[in-house]
Amino acid sequence: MRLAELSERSGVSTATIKYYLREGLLPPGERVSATQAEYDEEHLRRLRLVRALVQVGRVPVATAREVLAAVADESADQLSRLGTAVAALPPGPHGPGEDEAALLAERRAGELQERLGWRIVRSNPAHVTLVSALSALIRLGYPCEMEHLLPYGEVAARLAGHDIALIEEFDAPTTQLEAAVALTVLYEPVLLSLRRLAQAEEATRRFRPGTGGGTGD
Amino acid sequence: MRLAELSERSGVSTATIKYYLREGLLPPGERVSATQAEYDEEHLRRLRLVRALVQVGRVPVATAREVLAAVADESADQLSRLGTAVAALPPGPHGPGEDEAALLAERRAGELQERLGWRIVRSNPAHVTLVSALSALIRLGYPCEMEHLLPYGEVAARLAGHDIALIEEFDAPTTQLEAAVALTVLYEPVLLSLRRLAQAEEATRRFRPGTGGGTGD
DNA sequence: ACACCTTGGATAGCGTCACTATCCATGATT
DNA sequence: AATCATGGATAGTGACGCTATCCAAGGTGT
Repeated sequence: MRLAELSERSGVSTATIKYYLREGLLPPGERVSATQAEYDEEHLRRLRLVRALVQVGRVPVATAREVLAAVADESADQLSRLGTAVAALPPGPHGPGEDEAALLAERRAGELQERLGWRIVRSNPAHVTLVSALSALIRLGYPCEMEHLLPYGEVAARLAGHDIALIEEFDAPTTQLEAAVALTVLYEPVLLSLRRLAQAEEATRRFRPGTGGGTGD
Repeated sequence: MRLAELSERSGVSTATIKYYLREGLLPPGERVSATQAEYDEEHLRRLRLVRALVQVGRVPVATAREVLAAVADESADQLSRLGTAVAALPPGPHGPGEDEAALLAERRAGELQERLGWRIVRSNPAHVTLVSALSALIRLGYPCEMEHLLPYGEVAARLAGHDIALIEEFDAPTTQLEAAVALTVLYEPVLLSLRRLAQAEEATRRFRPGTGGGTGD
């Protein structure tokens, strides 16, 4: 198929597809003449993935490129590729690093992971994000004690077990890696919105038992 | 204290504080003369909250204004304020709305919430976000079956119960609302990064048992 | 008292990001 | 042969979160 058709079938404008091609998020089409290229179902699949990552998962375009490159990198083993791919995911601007709150947060994060029996990898971006979020909470005066954090950790462990099992159902290695990226990223909004919905439900029950009520607008 | 001191103690530049004042994220200082204003500890607290919401929670500035306005709105009851505040939180760009995937997603979201015994409020932004995330998954060919979604829902319910209990520990109503906002938003990165860490842990265990391994940044 | 400095308010600019609109030459189509 | 579509390059757009520069009024030190 041509660019125009790829655009129609994906619902993404040709201009945007060209942009993704330029940015290396999409492999170039197969050149069929000096001025035309042919795209296939694989391009369509990839385009949909990119779209979902960028729009739903809010992954920056540059990051998506790295993640997808890691997924496709034939030279590395499965686990490294997975690690590189998922590790590249959300940088998240981190505040200033060396104050008291940050140190306490670092310790808390360590204790929590130790308690859960996880390896602590300080270079893991997720670890960095965790520490910076805990720092923010501490600076605001919320304590972040073990008893508050543990439920989150346990729940995360449960979900991760579930996620990995789901990923293992795919057999082709690249498919599996893509699934890992897609499920990691796309289940984030699912999880967050479910938490918000559950909060609304719980709040309604506690504060106004028996009455139906919306959320506002 | 003056602007300069507020800036020093919060680590936020005076230019940025002025910007927040302009945007209504921070109440104006008490005018002590035609050209000077006095700020107090409350301003400092509020500034830190804004900072955490915007930088760590990635809440858009305009949204933060609405949320904080709802928190402070004396005319409404506690629950409406909470609802309005939390509902305003993350809009999230939603893809095109009326295709097959969206309809299926809407049904799935409904089934899930029904199954969990939650009220379904279609106007809730979290519901909209949920549907749009599920649509994306469906479009990518991931099924989103009940068995996959239920664990997420159950986990969300568990966390929400925990969250609300935590919030109830605060007694002043405004403090409580602020805590609700702060904890809702700031525990999101905590939850997400814990999930990523748990995934890394689980993946390492399954794919390379017994070996330590980083994430390869 | 008088020069000097700071303050808060207003306005305009900057850098990033994800697109998007415009051109253009080539080559396909009728 | 005339027309049109295609893909590639380049520049522009709009939103966002600041940031830099002015300015006049007012406080401060000697």
